[in-house]
Amino acid sequence: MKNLEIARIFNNIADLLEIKGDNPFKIRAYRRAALNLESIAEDLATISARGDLKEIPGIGKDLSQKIEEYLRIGSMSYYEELKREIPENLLDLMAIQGLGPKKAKLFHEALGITTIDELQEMAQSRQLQGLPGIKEKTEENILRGIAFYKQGVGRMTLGYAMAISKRVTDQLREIPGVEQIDSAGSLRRRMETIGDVDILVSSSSPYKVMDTFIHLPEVRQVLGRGTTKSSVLTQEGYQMDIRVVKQDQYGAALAYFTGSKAHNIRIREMAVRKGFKISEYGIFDEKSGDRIAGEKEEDIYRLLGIPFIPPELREDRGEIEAALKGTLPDLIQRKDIKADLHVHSRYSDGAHSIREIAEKAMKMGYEYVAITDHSQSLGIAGGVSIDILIAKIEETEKVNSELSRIRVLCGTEVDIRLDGTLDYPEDILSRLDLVIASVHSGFKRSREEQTERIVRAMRNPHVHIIGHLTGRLLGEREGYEVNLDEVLKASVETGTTLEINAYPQRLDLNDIGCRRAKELGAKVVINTDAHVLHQFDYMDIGVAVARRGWLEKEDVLNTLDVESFLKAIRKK
DNA sequence: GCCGTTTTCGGCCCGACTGTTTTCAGTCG
Repeated sequence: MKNLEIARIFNNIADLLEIKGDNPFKIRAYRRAALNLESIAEDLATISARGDLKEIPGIGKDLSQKIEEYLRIGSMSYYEELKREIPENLLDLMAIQGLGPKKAKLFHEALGITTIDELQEMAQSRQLQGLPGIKEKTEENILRGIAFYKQGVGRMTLGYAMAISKRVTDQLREIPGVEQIDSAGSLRRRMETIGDVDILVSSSSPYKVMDTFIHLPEVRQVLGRGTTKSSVLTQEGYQMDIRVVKQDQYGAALAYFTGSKAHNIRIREMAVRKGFKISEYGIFDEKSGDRIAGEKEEDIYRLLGIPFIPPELREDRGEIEAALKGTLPDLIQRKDIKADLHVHSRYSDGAHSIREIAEKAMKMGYEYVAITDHSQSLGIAGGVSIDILIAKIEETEKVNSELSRIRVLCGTEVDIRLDGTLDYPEDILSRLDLVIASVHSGFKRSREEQTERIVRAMRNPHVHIIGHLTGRLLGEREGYEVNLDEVLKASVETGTTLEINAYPQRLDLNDIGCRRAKELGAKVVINTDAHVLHQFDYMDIGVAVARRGWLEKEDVLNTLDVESFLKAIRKK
């Protein structure tokens, strides 16, 4: 699967063209193409074999030929040529805040710099000063940018960003004069990882908001402070920005700061064609310059004559076309969820008893909950032996007889062995209400072997759900490679459901996988994989992934009542 | 380099901030 490789090459080409000072619209074309390739779950080789590359938005005659060339011979001659002209290392320099293509080119041509270390040396010995347009301040900024870059704080998980933004907005909401407050940016779009937390506020007393913000206990360092915009670092070293606007600009500002950039560009292009101009200050009549609207975000979509587009869809991945055609999905909501089906108890590595979990599930408003502990071989996570599993079945029956408002399903998260067989015998699996099968070992297998292994597990008549399909842990390890389309086809064929694991580091299936599942007619469930009670709240994050994957209530089986659910997962 | 219910050629989003400038380039979101 070369999709991401090709996307990366297109992005690199765009960077190289920027350094060359090439046509900005051509550069944008490469970036847009890269962005679109990243969101395609189907193998480009398959699409190419079908002759459909040009159906991909942003891919025309030239780019489709370049993709075909890369698929055929594993390299792209245009890219190789560009790299001969401009050292590839220069692209690293552009990762420094405040250093773009022009300065990268200048430093390379004037001083022969190609690496960040060389640049740091030159800046420290004051050798950048004197170059055209470079004086002391710029040199200092570059050194600061390098220090920040080398500090190397990665991206936050969505779960962390949601939690800290809630704590912060809850505190700021209490300030007199604060009218509205929302998180914006990639957090509002619910991307799986977040670079910095953006918070938007409308208030009649911006000074007070800023003052409170920079003195919050979550703040370690103030990076910048103004009357309408401030930036801080959190205790963990992540950046958090706040912007305060007037109430009548709030909607336009929220749309602007939510993005994505690609979505905003498309929206503004549409606006221009209709004689409007949209900025973060409002919507204006292009001729008269009069302000038409801007207080509500809905105004923008209404004036363009399309339905409101939920933030999770705003990636320019076809949502604008769908809005125009009236085919936007009616996205699943948190309140549609009737159960959490992947929870660990004290029987394996969880912290609570079956009774405690059942009571928590009731508090969550669920109708049922499945307790799915690890299987016997997974010693490290307290895998449950067969004898103990039978005791667990009996305890579950007892809890069910005591509690009337919740149904506890006795399940397992059974390990898929290297050969695709399972870690419990069939007669034991058949006694359980719910069987999730997951891979916890052998991550180095080839894509083909891994796919075959998982598909074999799916063919087992007792397996209802495949847990966290790729095994990735965000910020820690890549998932193993697996042929998603093969798995999804097996899902439809065997009636085995795939899980969206809402554990913040997993989010696996991801948004793109969900969307592909829907396209191929595969159903999913959303589970938290909770090990302690507060982790039941991860359900919000799982629902967010589903929404980014365009899923509707009908696509997600744990929106069903318990009897319909059990019927839906039963295999023929 | 892409794209078209105004166009197959001539368009292609909008504004702020910073630092370096005598009117603007570069960078960012």
